[in-house]
Amino acid sequence: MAKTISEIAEETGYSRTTITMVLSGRASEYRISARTQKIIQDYVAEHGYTINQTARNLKTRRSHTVGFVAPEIANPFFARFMASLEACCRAEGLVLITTSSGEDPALEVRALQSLMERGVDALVLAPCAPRPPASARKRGRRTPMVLVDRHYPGDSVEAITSDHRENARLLTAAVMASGAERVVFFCGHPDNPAIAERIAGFREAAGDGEKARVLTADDDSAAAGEAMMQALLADGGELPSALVCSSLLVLEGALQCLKQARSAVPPEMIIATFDYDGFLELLPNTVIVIRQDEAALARAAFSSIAAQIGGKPAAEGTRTIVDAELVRLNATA
Amino acid sequence: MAKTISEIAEETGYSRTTITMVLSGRASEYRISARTQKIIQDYVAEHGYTINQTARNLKTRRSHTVGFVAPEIANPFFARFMASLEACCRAEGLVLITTSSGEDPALEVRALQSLMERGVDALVLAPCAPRPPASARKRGRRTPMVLVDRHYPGDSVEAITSDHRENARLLTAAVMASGAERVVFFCGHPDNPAIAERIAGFREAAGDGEKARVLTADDDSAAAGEAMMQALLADGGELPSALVCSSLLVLEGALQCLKQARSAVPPEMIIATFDYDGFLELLPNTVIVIRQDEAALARAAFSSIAAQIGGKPAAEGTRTIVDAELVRLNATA
DNA sequence: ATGAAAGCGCTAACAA
DNA sequence: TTGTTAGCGCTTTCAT
Repeated sequence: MAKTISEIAEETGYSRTTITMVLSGRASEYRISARTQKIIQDYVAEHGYTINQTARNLKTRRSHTVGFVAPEIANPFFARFMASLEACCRAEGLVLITTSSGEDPALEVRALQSLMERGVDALVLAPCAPRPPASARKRGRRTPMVLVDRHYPGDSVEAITSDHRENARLLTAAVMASGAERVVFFCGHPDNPAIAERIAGFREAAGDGEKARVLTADDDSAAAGEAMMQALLADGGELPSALVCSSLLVLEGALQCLKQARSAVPPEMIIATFDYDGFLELLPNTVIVIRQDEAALARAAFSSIAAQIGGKPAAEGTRTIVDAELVRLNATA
Repeated sequence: MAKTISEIAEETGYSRTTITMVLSGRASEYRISARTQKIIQDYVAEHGYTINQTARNLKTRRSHTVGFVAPEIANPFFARFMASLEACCRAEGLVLITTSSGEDPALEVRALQSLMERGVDALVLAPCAPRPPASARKRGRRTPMVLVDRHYPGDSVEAITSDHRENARLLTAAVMASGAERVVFFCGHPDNPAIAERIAGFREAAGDGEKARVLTADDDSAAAGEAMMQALLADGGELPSALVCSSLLVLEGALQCLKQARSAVPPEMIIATFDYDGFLELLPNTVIVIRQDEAALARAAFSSIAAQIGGKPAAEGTRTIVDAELVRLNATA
């Protein structure tokens, strides 16, 4: 921690104020003489100085810090989102503090609590459970906050999400337009509102007859994908002509299971999923993907909290939709 | 922020000390009467209290915070490492603050600086450039630190890494044992010491004759993989019997390029790479992978900083090796 | 069993 | 042009 302002003041013979002013770059504003500035600069160049942000934060009640609580940072979607959000923050001199809840509501609460105790200027949350109504939360200056990706009905905080329902509808429609007759949708974690919306969208496009089945699992993982595929295979009968998955993890598990059971993924099966992975391009199958725009989501989330930090009253219950892209790989194959 | 300790003291009629004691769970230790405790507990239950960690940190000179600077958090290896490290931290009541440098040395310096200003108790760094020698850094109580994944020669800080050279040797040997005759190694970013070591290991196993070529690119990206594949194809001649890549991104780019050029990745080509991705299992090719143990790396890094925080003098220049796993996919295919 | 008081390092209004 | 001063909210030693 090198020297403190007091020490520098002591040792150069100037007052703390003077030192503060030149170190914070407001020397001219306070008309510190060039000579004084130089003396102080030189002293610092020699002895070093790292500001103690803790003390500064305590005094100014700003931490120049934004908290982000992700359900699972190992999920590439959130990793990319985090990278974009961090870039937004850095551009404004803010530091992003990322934490993950592991999809555990109790951990989510603890993470939020911990970030607030540390005085973050704003919070970005991808919730894994509905939050208690505002009235139940303790009063006091509430920290600016924005929800991303997921939105539980009734939450009054602004949410930035993709239109999961519409995207699922488009994806499913594209699958059917490619000639699929029997379509199966594998869903991890249907309690998650994003997933629930995807199911709704799937139903809109595919109907709910015999030829459009939805299988669900308790969580969003490769194991869940495997389990659903096993259930499907156990049913006997022929494979569907298209497989739609709610996430890359589920897809991965499902395809691995299929490969084990049938020695290969049938190349004529249409594969559809949310989120992009480069290796999908290598499959011989037609692959259709909804690719969310993590950078745009991050920008939207950031501009919301920036506005709130700037004093703009939070837009209660607003929901902002960010467009996603429908990508078709191997369309020519 | 609800109430402060002073306010609670004021409004309940007790002193700040008493409030502190019961709120920090040391009531019995200080023999606060049960009645007093109850009164205070009730008051807090009704009005709420969130401790101001900023003030606490300032006083105690501990932030219960660990900083992690990753080169690129969107890289799944670092994302998984971060998730594991966070779990270690949480178990000890520490909060992990993750930041990324984007492989930019200037950003790395800024990130470290910013974390130190914020008073993190320790730093975990995956460096993207050699750091200035300790003597050049400003004196003062140095923050406990550990390097991960990469280690620039001459750095005196403890490093936790895989044995990149040996792993590359094993990987290459496994490839050759599978019958590959002509082997090509695509490398992103050879300035990175981890990559340089991998090249050395490759050479050990494959020699440096005509049949063992190394191509390099300036960065670690899919674009780099594509460029190297294009260069290889432009050379004419037949494809190598095995392709080794320094990272998943490079592999992805290389294979996509190959697919474009030859309509498909030749299924008899052996593919080898570092780091695992579930979709690799779906390729018809024999795929051999070095799978690093992110959780073990995280545990080792954490135990090092925990020891340093606990006052153990840093083990100068120590290098700790964490075993990786050689995985062969589709060996039967 | 409880309280008083000093002070962590910094900022900023006000004085000089 | 520079200095004085009063805290920010908390912990902790020492009194009572």
